[in-house]
Amino acid sequence: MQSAWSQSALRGLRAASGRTGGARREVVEYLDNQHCCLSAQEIHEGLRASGVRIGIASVYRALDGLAQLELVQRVELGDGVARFEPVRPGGDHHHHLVCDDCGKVEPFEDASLESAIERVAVGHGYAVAAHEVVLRGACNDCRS
Amino acid sequence: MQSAWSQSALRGLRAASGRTGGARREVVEYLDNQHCCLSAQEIHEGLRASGVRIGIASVYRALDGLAQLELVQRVELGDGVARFEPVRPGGDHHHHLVCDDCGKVEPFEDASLESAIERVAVGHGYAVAAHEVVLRGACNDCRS
DNA sequence: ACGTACTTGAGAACGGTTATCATTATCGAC
DNA sequence: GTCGATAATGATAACCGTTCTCAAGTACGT
Repeated sequence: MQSAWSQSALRGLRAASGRTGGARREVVEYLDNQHCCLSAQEIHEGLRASGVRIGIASVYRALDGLAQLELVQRVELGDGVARFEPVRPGGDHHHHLVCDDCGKVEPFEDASLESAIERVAVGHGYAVAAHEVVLRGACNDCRS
Repeated sequence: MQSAWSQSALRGLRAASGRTGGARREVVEYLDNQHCCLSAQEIHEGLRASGVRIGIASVYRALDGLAQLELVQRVELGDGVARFEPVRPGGDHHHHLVCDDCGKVEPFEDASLESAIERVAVGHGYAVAAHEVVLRGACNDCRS
């Protein structure tokens, strides 16, 4: 079974060069089974653990291509590593809560936050292509 | 003349160890004259250009200490380098618009965005210590 | 099946950040 | 003010995520 997202992802990557390789297919398939952000190295390790022989450079290349097609969102949570997550058309658009103590990452969505952002973008004459909101603090479990 | 911010910054750093060095004083003073975010290397170069002999490690150490005291905010704009800006009590609390084309960084503030964030934090049981909003796209000049 | 050109994977290179360590400077005690 | 303990400093090495390089492999049009 192949989701609509992975189909358009593979189609998009192919359109860019007219060719398809196994590495990109593996990355797309792996991302499709995730619901939140992953680092490039997590993807690499996850694939290797499943017996897929793939180089880290190919993971980055695939993520680069997908990011340019706006099929994945690049997310930076403040620890210096880039994370990536699929952008599904009409799917949940969310941001992240990060716990400084336990490192837990939790997605959230909020309509009024989105409209506030939209208003700011328009007010400043920006054509905003992407936006990111990160809240950092102590989660319900860690605040004592 | 010494601002309230730099006074509390120097006091906070001294309290942590009981001692004060020249390097930290230089970094605090330099930051105090800035209104938006700067990378560690920009601070380093700026100080060296003024004839201050300081090591890059000391810049990072000072910024680390100030960040722990929550006197500077660490900001990541998505290009893989950490930036820092002073947090002045009662001063303007702002976020950033980044132009993907020309690289310009522009601050903005929006009250309804802040209250939306506050609402999300409370709703998820988080004690949010810091938050960051980055809007990326084409600025008024670059969109053609 | 063949040739071309893109993709791939291993490892080198790169750049920002952090750790190490000998030296310097600060501050309290006297 | 001097002395001594100890923290701060600066140069440099180490680290780690990311990007680059290049030879080898592979997909696609013919």
